[in-house]
Amino acid sequence: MSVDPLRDFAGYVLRRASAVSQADLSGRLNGLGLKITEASVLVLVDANRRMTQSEISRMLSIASANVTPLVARLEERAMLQREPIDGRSHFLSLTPIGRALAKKAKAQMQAHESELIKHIPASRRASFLEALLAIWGDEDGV
Amino acid sequence: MSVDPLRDFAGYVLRRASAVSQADLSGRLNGLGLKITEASVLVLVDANRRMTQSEISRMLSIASANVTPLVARLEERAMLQREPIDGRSHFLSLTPIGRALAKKAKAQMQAHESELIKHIPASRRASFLEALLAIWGDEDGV
DNA sequence: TATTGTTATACTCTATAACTATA
DNA sequence: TATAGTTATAGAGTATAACAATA
Repeated sequence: MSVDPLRDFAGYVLRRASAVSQADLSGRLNGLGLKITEASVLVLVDANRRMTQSEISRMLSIASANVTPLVARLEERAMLQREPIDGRSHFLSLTPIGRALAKKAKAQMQAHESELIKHIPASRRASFLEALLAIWGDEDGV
Repeated sequence: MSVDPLRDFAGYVLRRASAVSQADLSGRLNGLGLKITEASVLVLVDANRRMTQSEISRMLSIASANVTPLVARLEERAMLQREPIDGRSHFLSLTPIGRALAKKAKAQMQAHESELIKHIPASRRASFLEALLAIWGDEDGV
C-alpha cells in the first residue's frame, strides 16, 4: 500500500472534503437544473430586496465580470428581473418562477447540510463551523 | 446591510474556506512554478517508489484522463521519469530536479498549513481534522 | 476619480466518451 | 473481461485587462 503524506495537511483535507461536499450538492441541484453558483444567487436575492450585481459580486466573491453572464442567464430563464435604479445599477428581484426555485434550492441545501453534519458529533459542530469561518474570514491573511 | 442566508450552511462555509485556503497555497506554489495538482503529484511520487499513474488517479481522485497530461508535463519539465514495467504500466520516479522541487513544495505546504491552523485553537485542531476526514471519507454517501 | 456593469479571453480543475493495448 | 493509459472534448469556476457609462 502507498503512503499519502498529503493527509497530514489540513489544507489538503479541507480541499478534498470540500470537493466531496460540492459534488453532493451539485448532484442535488442538478435535479432543479441549477448550478451551485446559480442557486447561491437565487437564495441570496430571495433573502434581500434591492440587491445589485456588485453586491452579489462582493458577497459571493465572484468577479463582477463573471456575475454578468450568470445573472443574464437567470434572467433569460425568467427566474430573475433587473430594475434600473440609476444609469448604471439595477435592483435584482426574483420572479415567481425564481422564488419557487430558490425555495427548492434552499431545501436541497438543507438536505445536503443534514448529510454533511451527520458525520460530525453534535457537540463539535459549533466549533467546526467556527474554525471554517475563521479560515474564510481572514481573506487577506491565510 | 444585506443578509447572507448561506452563512448558516456548513457546506457553503466549507466551500468558501477551501477557496481561501487554496488561493493561499496556490500563491505560494506559484513561486516554484507549480500548480496545486502538480505539487501534489510530486510530493506523492517522492514519498512512494513504484507509483503508477492509476495509483495517482485513485489517491488524488483525479480522472485518469486528466493524469496523462499532468504527468506528461512534469516529464517534459524533467521533474519526473516513467519506467515501463509491463506493456501498459509505468513506475514513476522523480529526477533530482523533481526531488528538489518536491522538497520545496512540501515546505510551502507546511508554511501554508501553519498559517491555516493558526486560526484554530490548538485544543480543537484534532477534532477539526477528524471532521474533515469524516466528510471526505464518506465519498459514496455525503 | 471611483463605481457599475460589460466584453473578451484565458486558465485550472473536473467530467465523459471512445479508443488502444495489455493482462 | 478488466485494467492502464490515451485522445478529444466539454463544462464549471475563476482571473485579468480593457472599456463605456455614470456617479
